[in-house]
Amino acid sequence: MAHLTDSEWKVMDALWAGGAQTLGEVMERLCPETGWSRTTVHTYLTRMMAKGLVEAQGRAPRHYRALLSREDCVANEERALVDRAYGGSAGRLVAAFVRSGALTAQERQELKRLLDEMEV
Amino acid sequence: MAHLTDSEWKVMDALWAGGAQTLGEVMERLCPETGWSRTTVHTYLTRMMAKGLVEAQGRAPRHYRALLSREDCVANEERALVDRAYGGSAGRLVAAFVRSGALTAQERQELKRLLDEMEV
DNA sequence: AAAACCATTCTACACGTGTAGGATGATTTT
DNA sequence: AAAATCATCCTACACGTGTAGAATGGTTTT
Repeated sequence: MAHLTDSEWKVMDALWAGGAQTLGEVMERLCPETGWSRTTVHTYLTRMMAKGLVEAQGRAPRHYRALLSREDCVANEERALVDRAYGGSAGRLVAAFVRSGALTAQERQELKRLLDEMEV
Repeated sequence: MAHLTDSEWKVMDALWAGGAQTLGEVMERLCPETGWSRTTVHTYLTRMMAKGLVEAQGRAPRHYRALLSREDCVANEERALVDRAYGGSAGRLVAAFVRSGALTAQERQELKRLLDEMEV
């Protein structure tokens, strides 16, 4: 699976947030944030259909929906990052994050608890 | 800072691996893996100079070097991922990785130890 | 059914990226 | 210094992406 562009993420986010939707509904979610014109949104949807990211159903006002789950797309990005930056080791990525101080004390507490649970 | 493309990552990796290098040296690191022609590598270096990613020093056979550290580039990707997928919370990303089972039991052990040390 | 509105299609254009050939300039080797 | 080699520059082209106008087709409302 190839990377999504920033714009494609925005479109997918709108689709994930609302399930199968018409163009107008997608626009309601998307355009306040992006300011894109109707045709721009439509162009993205069309191109993303050609890539197998999106599908349209029905005839008249078609309903567009995402063909990939958010989880899959996120996992894909994660894999790319882990491969690129941590030689494929998720453990190293996690350790780097924790060491970097990006977690609050509370998050570290919760993480410890989570790890304790998992030892069972 | 904008995202690096896959190709740009490969070039940067070669530069990070060898410090300031001539085109030939960059090619030695890069081309066995990529199969790129000399001009292709040169084009990347030139375009990356225009973007402020790379700098060339000296006159005759110039020496190219990365202007961004690997750490900065990795941090940039990490931030993008955390923002996109975890609402900006690194804690959530880490928790998701741990829960997903992407870490070995040993890595989880080490992580716990790391967290213990950090509580001090 | 006319008007108004929404959706879809077609077309377009500038800029970025992947990829490299040919020409020319610099350096090293014989 | 000629030859061989390496480096740099210029040019090129196809495809992707960001962005959207104009035209046309469908649906709803009056």
